[in-house]
Amino acid sequence: MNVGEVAALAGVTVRTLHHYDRIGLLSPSGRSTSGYRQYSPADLDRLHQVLVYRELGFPLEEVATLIEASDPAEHLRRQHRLLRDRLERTRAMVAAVEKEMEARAMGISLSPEERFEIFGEHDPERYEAEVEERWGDTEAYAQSRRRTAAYTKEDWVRITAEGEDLMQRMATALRAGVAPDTAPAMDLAEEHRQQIGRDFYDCPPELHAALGRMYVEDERFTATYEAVAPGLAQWVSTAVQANAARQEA
Amino acid sequence: MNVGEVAALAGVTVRTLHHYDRIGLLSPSGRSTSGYRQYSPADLDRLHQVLVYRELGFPLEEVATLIEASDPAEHLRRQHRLLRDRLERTRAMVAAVEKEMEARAMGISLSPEERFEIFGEHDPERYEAEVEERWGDTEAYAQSRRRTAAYTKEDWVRITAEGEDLMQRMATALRAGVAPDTAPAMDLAEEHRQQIGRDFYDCPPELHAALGRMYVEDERFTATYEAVAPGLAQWVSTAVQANAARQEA
DNA sequence: CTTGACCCTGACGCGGCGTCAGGCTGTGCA
DNA sequence: TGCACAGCCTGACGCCGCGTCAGGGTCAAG
Repeated sequence: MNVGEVAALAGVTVRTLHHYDRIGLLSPSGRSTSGYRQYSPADLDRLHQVLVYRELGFPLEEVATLIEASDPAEHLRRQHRLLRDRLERTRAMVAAVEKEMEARAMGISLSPEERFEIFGEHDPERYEAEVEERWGDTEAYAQSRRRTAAYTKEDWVRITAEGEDLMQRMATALRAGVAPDTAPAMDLAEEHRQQIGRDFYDCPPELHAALGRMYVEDERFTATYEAVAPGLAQWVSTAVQANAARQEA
Repeated sequence: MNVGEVAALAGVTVRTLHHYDRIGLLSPSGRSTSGYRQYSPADLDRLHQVLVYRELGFPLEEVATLIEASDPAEHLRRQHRLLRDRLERTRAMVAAVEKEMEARAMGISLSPEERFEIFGEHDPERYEAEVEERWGDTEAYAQSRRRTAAYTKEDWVRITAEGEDLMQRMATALRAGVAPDTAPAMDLAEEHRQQIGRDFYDCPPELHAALGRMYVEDERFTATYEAVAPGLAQWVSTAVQANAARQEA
């Protein structure tokens, strides 16, 4: 097939196909003697993948690695997951608009916080892409999404308060000179693990240890802990890993 | 509020707010003596509108005219409509992926046309914006709203009874093996078109054809028809489009 | 009075194409 | 057989919506 036909079929412009060729995202498998691009069925398959991932907000470069790195079944699973995430998010936005309509009908008006709730802390366009990269396929992630979807505002207040409280007690222990690989520190870590299990997802020691490592590797987490007390990220990380080792034994 | 606070609340970057100020999309209503941007609650309202329309794929320039040109109630209605369109589109994509999964599981593979169906002829990113342009403030929609607003309970009883009756006759035709692109089927379709014209809004063949397409694309409509008789949605859709072609000739 | 977080205004860059320009190719029909 | 006209090619420039420095003021806490 020639570019024009492919473009018409897929609902993109010729220029787009040129672009994908140029950047090596999708190069037609052949050329006619006169230099016309010739697309094979396999090329169409690939184009289809590209378009799905593109619509989901992935930058083209990343689309390339995604496509290169996994088999068809994996694509379908991933796309399914991402699409359902988007579905949920859109549902939430619809609900938000309906809530506001109702509020207006009753003459009350929502606070800015309530209105931005749906946007808060997410980059909406790149949202799916970023989450996907970090957490991908884990069951824990799916579970967390399922559970948190049902949480009310009060649930969130309670949960964040509990988290805050535990973090403060950890900071106190750190300042008191408690070593992170001793029993009291490990107890706090264990409490942390159980909190996660209650509020978000099943968190066996092994997973918890991985989380602990992340606390020092991912600067966003590091920043959160360091903001409470200097050295806390490292302290918590060590305590969590020590506790995981203890639990497994 | 200062930029940083607004940015954090709304989940955007400070740079974005600078940008919106520069292009006049959202200029803070005041400045401190030292030149700091000061955002008022009204500014937050506006920002919220901007973000919703942006997420729906409108270019910023158009967002400005949209916001300028309509009152809050209208925004809510429009956003609601656009979001539900997106919801449906996402549902369709989920369904498409599921269809492909099933096909794979059964060892068959879909044709390129089937796979691109969902993309066909739409620029996915700008989809909502496009729909809005096409259908959004159409006369048909406005007319329907005006007319139905005046209907009494008895009007509704009559109208739904008429609709029911026609649907049943269509189902009968379907079960009798009448092909949807033959004259009897087209006559029923034409009756349908005239019913719409009487009860809701002027419905020239072209618009009716678009409606027909929707009967198979929009699962809410599909479900309504399929509940009466399996295959009816597709049958009606085809009949309506065939009739439209006949009328135009 | 300093320090560190926060704010300002340029200015440049980038991703993902849209949109010419200038020229070759392929084909229906006169 | 020639030509008109659609379709393809390769540059090259432009635009939108910001991200990301750079260079420099501001404000609150200690």
